Amino acid sequence: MTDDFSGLGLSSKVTDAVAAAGYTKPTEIQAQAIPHLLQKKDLIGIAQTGTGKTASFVLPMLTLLENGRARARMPRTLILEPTRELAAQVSENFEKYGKNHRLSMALIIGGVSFEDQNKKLDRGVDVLIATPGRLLDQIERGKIMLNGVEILVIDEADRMLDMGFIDDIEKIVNRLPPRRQTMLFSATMDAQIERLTKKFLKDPVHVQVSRAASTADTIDQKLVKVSSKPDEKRAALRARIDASEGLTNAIIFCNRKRDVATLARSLERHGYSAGSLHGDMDQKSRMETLDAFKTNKLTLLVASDVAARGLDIPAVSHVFNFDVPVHAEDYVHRIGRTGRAGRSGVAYTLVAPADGKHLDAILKLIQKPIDWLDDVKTAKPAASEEQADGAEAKPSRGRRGRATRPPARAPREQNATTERATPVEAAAPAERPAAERPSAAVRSAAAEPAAPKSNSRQRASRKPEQAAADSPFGDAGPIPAFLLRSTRLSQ
DNA sequence: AAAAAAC
Repeated sequence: MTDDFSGLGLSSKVTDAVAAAGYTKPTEIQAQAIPHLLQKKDLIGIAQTGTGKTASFVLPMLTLLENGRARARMPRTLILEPTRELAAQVSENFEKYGKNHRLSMALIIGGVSFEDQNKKLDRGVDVLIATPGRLLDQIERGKIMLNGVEILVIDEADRMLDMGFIDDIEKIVNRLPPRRQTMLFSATMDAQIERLTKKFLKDPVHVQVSRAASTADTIDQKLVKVSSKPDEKRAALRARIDASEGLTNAIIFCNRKRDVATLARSLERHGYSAGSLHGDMDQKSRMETLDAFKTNKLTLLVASDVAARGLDIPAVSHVFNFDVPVHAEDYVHRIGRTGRAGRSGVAYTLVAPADGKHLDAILKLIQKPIDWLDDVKTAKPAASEEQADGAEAKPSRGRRGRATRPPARAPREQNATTERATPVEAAAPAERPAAERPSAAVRSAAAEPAAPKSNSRQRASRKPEQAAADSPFGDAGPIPAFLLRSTRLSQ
């Protein structure tokens, strides 16, 4: 294995762009996969988010694409993604690492107008990144012919199967020439994926970098007992948020889309900086919310499982499962949004009495116990600096200038009582100060180091250093201003 | 028992 990019066989245009992006060392999957891919071998990559998976195919593709030219409506390469956000993310990678190339690219996803997509397709594209539905639509309209595709990437294959895309994928792949290079990536490997690879790949190289269904040791996982009553559950969540040390930003997962909207609104009413993300929202709002979250204009992202996998959101400090996921694998993917790239992260899961069965399935899957927060011995987040207990017992007031609500609870030990904390909202949740309070936020972060409370509304305190220090390259990278521009994708 | 993806 090489330990820098120069030994992998990538072209200088690519290695220059990689260097310009600030990366020097390939990740494990990159080091393993890239040499094979440059040899035009088929490849199965078993890797989870955060391993640099995306760059492991983008970089060699860029090198391979340097020979040849695109013809109208006949893309040279095709990348299939399960969600629109993932597709957009991959296109960002092509922009970043392809900046020394003159390659054209089109993003073919639903929810955006056909017009720009069509213009680009007519001119011919080297790289086509698509979600299955819109791609098939465009194929049927005669806008795309796939018989010139040299390279096919099926990304997040397990999720594609989960989402019932298998028929669509088959229809699409059947339109590709048999002589091509195919790569398939999946977080897990099971019989179904195996069957898929037999069907679509020829003599593939296997590359695996992390065990499936494992949870990173860098994630501090905790269970929190809660009532099943919605308002009490929401109060318990707020108490958890307030009690979380070092919370810079967090994703809060709900099982249902309508709960996403409800919870986000509730949090906002209580003065938190929260936005929502789920598949029923129009594409523009989805992209705007995601961008606001990535650029730290939004601290809390309430989301459905659309955000559970693959999404490139660097350095989420906390994940909250407002609901226990019904499918155990979703738990692994959700909490995998934190503790990435060797950093520490915290994942809280709120567990109502009826959730026992699903919880058992999760414990069985991840093969290790998760502590309950009640347990005094383990209740303190291990990920943050061990403070003396005295510091922790400090009252939480004063963390912001003009508080919109009273302290969440009495200044006693913060375990056991919190999840039962009945709503304390003091009847004035609606008085939202019009403007933000960045100064207060900064103050709370900088001048009150002893206060255990993190400020959920803080925004200004973190930024460049996070973006840079994160991401060993690959799935996590500097922030894209790009998602807002849904149409202008080729360079 | 949920979400995602085409118009």
